[in-house]
Amino acid sequence: MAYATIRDVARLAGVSVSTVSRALNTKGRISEHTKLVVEQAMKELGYIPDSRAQAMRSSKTGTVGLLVPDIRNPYFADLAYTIQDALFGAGYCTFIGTSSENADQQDSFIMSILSQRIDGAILVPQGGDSHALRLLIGRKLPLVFVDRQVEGLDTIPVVDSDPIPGLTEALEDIRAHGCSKVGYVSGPVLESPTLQEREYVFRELAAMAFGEDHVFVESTGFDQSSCVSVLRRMRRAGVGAVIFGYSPDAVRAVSLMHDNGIRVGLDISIVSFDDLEMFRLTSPHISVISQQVRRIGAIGAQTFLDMVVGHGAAGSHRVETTYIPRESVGRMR
Amino acid sequence: MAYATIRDVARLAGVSVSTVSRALNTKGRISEHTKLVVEQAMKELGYIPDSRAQAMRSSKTGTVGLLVPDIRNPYFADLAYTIQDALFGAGYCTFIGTSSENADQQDSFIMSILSQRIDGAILVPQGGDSHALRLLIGRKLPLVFVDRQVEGLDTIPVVDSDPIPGLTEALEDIRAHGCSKVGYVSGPVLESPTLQEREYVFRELAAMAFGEDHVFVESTGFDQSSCVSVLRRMRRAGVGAVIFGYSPDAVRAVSLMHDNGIRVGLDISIVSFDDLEMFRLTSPHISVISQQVRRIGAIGAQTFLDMVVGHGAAGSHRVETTYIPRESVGRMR
DNA sequence: CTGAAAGCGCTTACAG
DNA sequence: CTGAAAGCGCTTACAG
Repeated sequence: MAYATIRDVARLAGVSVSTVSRALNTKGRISEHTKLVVEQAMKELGYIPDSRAQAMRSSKTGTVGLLVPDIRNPYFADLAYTIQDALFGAGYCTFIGTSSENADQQDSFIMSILSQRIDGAILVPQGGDSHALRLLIGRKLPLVFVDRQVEGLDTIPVVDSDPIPGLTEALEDIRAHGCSKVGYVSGPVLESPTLQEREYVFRELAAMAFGEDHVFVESTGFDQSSCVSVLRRMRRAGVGAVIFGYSPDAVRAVSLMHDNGIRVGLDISIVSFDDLEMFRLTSPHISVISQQVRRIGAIGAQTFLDMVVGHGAAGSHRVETTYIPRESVGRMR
Repeated sequence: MAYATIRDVARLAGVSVSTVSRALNTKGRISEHTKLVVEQAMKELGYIPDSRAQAMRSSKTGTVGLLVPDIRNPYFADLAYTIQDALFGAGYCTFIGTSSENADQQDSFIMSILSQRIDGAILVPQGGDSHALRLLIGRKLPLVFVDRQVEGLDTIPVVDSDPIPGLTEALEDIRAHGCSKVGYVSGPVLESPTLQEREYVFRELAAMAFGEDHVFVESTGFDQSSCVSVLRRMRRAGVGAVIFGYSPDAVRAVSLMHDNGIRVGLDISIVSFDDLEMFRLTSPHISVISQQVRRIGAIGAQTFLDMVVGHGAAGSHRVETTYIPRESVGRMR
């Protein structure tokens, strides 16, 4: 079944194509009466304007691309939802894509939205610089990085979180519970400058509070199995509390500890980044360093909208992390 | 910065526009040499074909719309991921949209993809019949419903799960643990025929196994607060085990029980639909009725692809639910 | 207030 | 193997 075209509408309404177009866009002079006639004809034909044709002429597509690494990660799901919602409110249609923590798939998404001639993009960038990224930037479209930044691409505004406040408070809480050695599991740092920064900040802060010899850091990569051995090693070294920089690691660790009879909050204290719902389901509930993902999303969307109006000028923004103490940080036996 | 057009490429390569087009699509006769020359010109200009223009001429957009109620629900996140992945493998670009469990927003998404002239859609439909849905169906595009169906729209293939096997096994497990009265919390049934069916099947099965007088059913809607009072009432009635038809309810309930000192698996047994990661994080772990969401997603995508080739002909498919027993079902004190 | 014409960036027969 | 021309469905000046 073929779509009705503007021509069909014009014919049925007994007017010219231009008149139909004017009725469609309620702009230009048009009489009330003809407008009504045209709208009637549209209804009768079930006319749906071809937005591709519209966009091609008017060079405004009303769509923006949004890329997240993995929609199954609740943090990114929340982020995507918030952004889509905010942009929808501003009249934009958001296309969500997934990079699977993979630079190639990111690039393929970028090429796809570029060839779609979208009005702009919001990205959680993957890894470092890339060809497609350069192309996107060269386009000078409104572009915002969220959650992560890319080294060397300093002209793009980035909205992310400042790890210092949350980490500071978490370390204080741990210390207040009588713990003298603290560990940090940093996740796949190679993929993400954000994770690198967190680790760096942790090292600085923890060394100041606990002394360099009492600070242990390990990264896990994407390998599930390594998690157990890392924790085992830390406990053997006398570490009483572990902070997870990457929440999927914490999820895995909590599950493993349960299965291995290690009691959270009693045998070891746990803090994780990201205020995920599931951390309120465990017993004990897990203390978290919240990135305030809703705020990041809202500010990210707003920054994007500012760029649309301001033609490119917009600044970066850091949202403070906050610490939410719960029972997973306890006094060791 | 304006995009380079096919004209620009033709000029630089010293050939005609048609020749560039042929090089682009590697179809029609074209000499190796000129093809190389053209490709060189494309590279030099950073040419990215306008897929809107391409689609308008060739009436194949290579994109499909995917609508889920709420991407923050891990079940739908998983579903969306699986589908997007499968379609990507088949050369399709998937646009994910969110209906927020809201028929209006669903309709607005449908209108948007329709005006985008996408090749087809996969929907987790919202509520009942609607104008936009009719329009979409009238288009005779490949269309698949996933997870839910719409009453009266029986021509559309639907891929969902069969609640019987999982519920049967769950009830057996509960019975084997010496429980004599069983409850069911059915979630926002009004929004979803799937939830209605689950409730219905539960009633039948439970009445057979426990006797009609020992079966208690309540629905919660989207209201958080009602959850507590529902559980309280059921416990007072002597209910030893509760099955949740809608996993977000179970998540809330587990969290509330924890806060109110009700011990899962000891004071009350719990089973929830959907094999979510978080149900393996709680202690005790929650027994679940899995819908095998990955399979649903894979089959949904495959059904869609079949429709693309077969021009409309494709059947519905039910995936069996399976029961995964864990410690949340225990012997009551 | 309304219509005829040009053109957005492509693809597709049709000639050559 | 290659090019000139028509046309996909719209919008936008330009006349009237």
